[in-house]
Amino acid sequence: MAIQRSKIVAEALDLLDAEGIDGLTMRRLAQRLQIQAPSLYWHFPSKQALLDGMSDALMESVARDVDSAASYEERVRQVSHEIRNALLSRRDGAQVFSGTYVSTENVLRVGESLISALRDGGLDPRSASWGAFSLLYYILGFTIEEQGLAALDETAFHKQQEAFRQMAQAQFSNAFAAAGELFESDPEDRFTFGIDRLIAGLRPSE
Amino acid sequence: MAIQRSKIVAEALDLLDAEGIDGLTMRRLAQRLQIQAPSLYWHFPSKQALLDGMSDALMESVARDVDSAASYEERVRQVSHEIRNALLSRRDGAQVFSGTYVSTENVLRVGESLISALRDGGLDPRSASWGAFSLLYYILGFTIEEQGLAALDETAFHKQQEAFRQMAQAQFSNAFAAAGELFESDPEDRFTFGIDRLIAGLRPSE
DNA sequence: ACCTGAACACCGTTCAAGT
DNA sequence: ACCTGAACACCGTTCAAGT
Repeated sequence: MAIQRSKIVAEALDLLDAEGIDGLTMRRLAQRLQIQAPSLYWHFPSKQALLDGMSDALMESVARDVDSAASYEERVRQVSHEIRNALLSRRDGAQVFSGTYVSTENVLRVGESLISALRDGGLDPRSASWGAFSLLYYILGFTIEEQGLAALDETAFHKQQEAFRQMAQAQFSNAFAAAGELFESDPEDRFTFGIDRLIAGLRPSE
Repeated sequence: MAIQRSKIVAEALDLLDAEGIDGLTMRRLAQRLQIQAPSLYWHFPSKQALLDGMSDALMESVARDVDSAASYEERVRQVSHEIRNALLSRRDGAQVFSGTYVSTENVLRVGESLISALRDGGLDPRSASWGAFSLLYYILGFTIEEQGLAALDETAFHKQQEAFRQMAQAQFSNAFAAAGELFESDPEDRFTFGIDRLIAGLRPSE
C-alpha cells in the first residue's frame, strides 16, 4: 500500500517536534517513513510544499466551534489563544507557519472567524480585515520569539539574560527595569496582555 | 591588512540584499571578501554569530534622535516606523532579525526608547515593557510577512491571490471580501493602521 | 594574528530505471 | 502509480598547517 500525503505530514510534524526545524530534513523524514528521500518528491513537489501542508495541518483544530453566544471580543480572544496554542503544539511551529502563505480551508477558516467576529463588533470591512491580520502578526511575532527563546538551553538562556541586564544597567534604565518583567513573567500572561490591548484598540470609537 | 569584523558584517548585508536569506552562505560571503570560507571562523564563531552582528547593524540608525518635544504616542509611532524601515532596508531583514536574540547597544537603545516613551505616557513599568514588546512582535510579524510576500515573483503572487479568492468565495464570505483590502492596499497604510490601533489600546484608561 | 587546503558529515533535488 | 540508486551541486564547520 502506498503512503498517503496525510501520513507524511503527520510524520513530518512528529519529526519537527522531536528534532526542531533544523532537524527536519527530507532524508530523516524518509527514514522515519521507511522509504528513500527521493520518494517524497512523488508526493510533494518540494520541501516548501511539505511545509505548506504542515502549516495547514497545524490549523486543523482551530476555530472549529467558536462560541456564538459570546461577545465579539470574547470570540476574538478565544480564537487568538487557539491559534497560539496550535502553533505551540509543535516545536518551532510558529516559524514553520510564518514561512508559508497557504490559502487552504483550515487557514481561511481561521481568518474568517476573526474577520467575521470583528465585523459583528461593528468594524467596517477594511478595519475588520486589517485588524484580523494585525492580530495574526502579533500572534506570530510573539510565538516565534517565545519558541525561539525556548530553544535555548538553560546556560544560553542565562547568558542571554545576563548580557541584557549588563548592557541595560549601564545605559538604559527603563530597559533594565523591564528585564524582570520579561524574564520572570508567564508568557501566557504577556500574550494575553498584548492581545487584549490590541482588541481594545480595535474597538469602534462611537 | 586583516579584515575587520564590521567589514564582514557590511558585506554580509550586501550579500543578503542581493541574494536573499537563502543565498547568504559562508562560502559566497567569503568569495566576496576574497578570502576562503574557513577564514570567517576566525572572526565569528558561527554563522549565527554573524547573523547576530547583522541584526545589531540593522538597528544602528534607529531611535537615534527621537523628538523629545513630541507626545509620547507620536514618539512610539515614530520609532515603530523607524524599526520597520530598518528591517525593510535589506531583503529578508525581518527574518534575519527575528532569528536573533541580541542584547547589544543598538538593540537595547531601540527597546529603551519605546519603553521610556510609554512610561512618559503614564504606563506602569510592567505595562510599558510588555507593551513595548507587543509593539515589537507586531512589527516583526508584519514585516516578515511583507517581505515574504515580496519574495514571490509576479506569477506566484498572482497564483497565491487566486487560490485565496477561489477558496474564500466558496465558503468564507468575509475573507473573500477582505481579499481586496489585503492585496490592493498599501502595506504602509496597513502597518500604520495596526500600530495606531495597538498604541490606542495601550493608552492608560484613567 | 590571520588565513588556507582538505576534509567531514551533511543538505534539497533530479532523473533514469525499476516494479 | 509509486519507489529506488546514483548522482549533482551545494551546505556549515573543523583542524592541521602555513605565514
